[in-house]
Amino acid sequence: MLVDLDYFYAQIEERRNPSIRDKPVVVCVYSGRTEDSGVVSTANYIARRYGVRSGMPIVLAKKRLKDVESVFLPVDHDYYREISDRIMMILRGNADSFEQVGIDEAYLDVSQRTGGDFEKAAALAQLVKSEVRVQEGLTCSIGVGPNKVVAKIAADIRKPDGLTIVRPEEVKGFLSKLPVNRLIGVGKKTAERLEGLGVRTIGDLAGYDLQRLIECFGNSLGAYLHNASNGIDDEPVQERGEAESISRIATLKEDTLDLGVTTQTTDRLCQEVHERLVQRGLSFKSVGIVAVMKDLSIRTRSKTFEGPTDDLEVLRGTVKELFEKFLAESKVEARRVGVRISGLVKEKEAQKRLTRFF
DNA sequence: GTATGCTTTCGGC
DNA sequence: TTACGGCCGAAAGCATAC
Repeated sequence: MLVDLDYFYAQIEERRNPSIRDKPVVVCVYSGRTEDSGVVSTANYIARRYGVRSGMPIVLAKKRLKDVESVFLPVDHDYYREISDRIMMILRGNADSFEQVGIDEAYLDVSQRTGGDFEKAAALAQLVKSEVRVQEGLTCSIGVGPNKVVAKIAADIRKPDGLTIVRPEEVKGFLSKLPVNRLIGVGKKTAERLEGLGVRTIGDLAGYDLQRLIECFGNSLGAYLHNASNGIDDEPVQERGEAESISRIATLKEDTLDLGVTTQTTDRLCQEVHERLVQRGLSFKSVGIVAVMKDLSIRTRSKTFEGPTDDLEVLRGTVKELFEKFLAESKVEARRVGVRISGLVKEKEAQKRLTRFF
């Protein structure tokens, strides 16, 4: 089953201050550039009725809500993380195996403890919803199905506070009428390309020739589209380890092509990334930079070392070098700049021995 | 031909 | 009319090694 916590950030804010429950609540990421620059992270369902959506500029959300008393709040990520961690413990306790996806979603494999009986699984889903509601005062929506793809789509059918069960014999009928964009991995771009092939629903996709799909979308996505649309998915529910990369990005006060200006910001970002690296006792092998340009296009550059290091000055220096090269050849100004490290390894001791040797 | 590793882009939340 | 975050993993595309 897939458990999805409803409009998570905004619901937490409603719980923290119940007096806002009957108003539109919009949780925002303020970029700090101007008073209201930034985007909507999550909105409650009242705000959604006015057309407010995740990823929408805050200014636009305010426009949609100009005639109604509403509440705009900044994200409080550490607080949401605490609550998420507690809820994930509850969920984990109800699963044979468990896989958290993001801060507000998790897959629970319950086939062992239910013996594959969907009636038992439905009862377990009700129990999970009630535990989350009683212990944390929050609602969630759950989808139950024979695999992850079906469970995920099922969870989206009825929300908030929904529960949708799709038994194996119901899968085909359940999927066939839904639009292709309900499948994970099918965003705007893939949906448009499919539309061009005359494929609008998952049923259309299920009946489409596999070889043609592979020609159009490559081996991986082609095979996935074919299998998923037919309700076939063997992906195991698997515990996810720690993140494989650490990154920070920030919006500049003004768009620029000046290395001195970007370095002021990236030096700080390097320090924060490095702090998280040290906390986890790791070293990194690759350094990447990302720039979001004035026109919102995204550019990245990266460099990989021969061996791992945990040196902040190496990180700062590499980031500066990468930006120096990048900015020199760039025509548009940068709006946001970021730093990412990857190739993370637990190799502090081995590395120290090596550097001493040379 | 196949495996592996690196750089960049895409897209989910 | 425009407006615009901050993460993360997956995979495409390419080069090189075997």
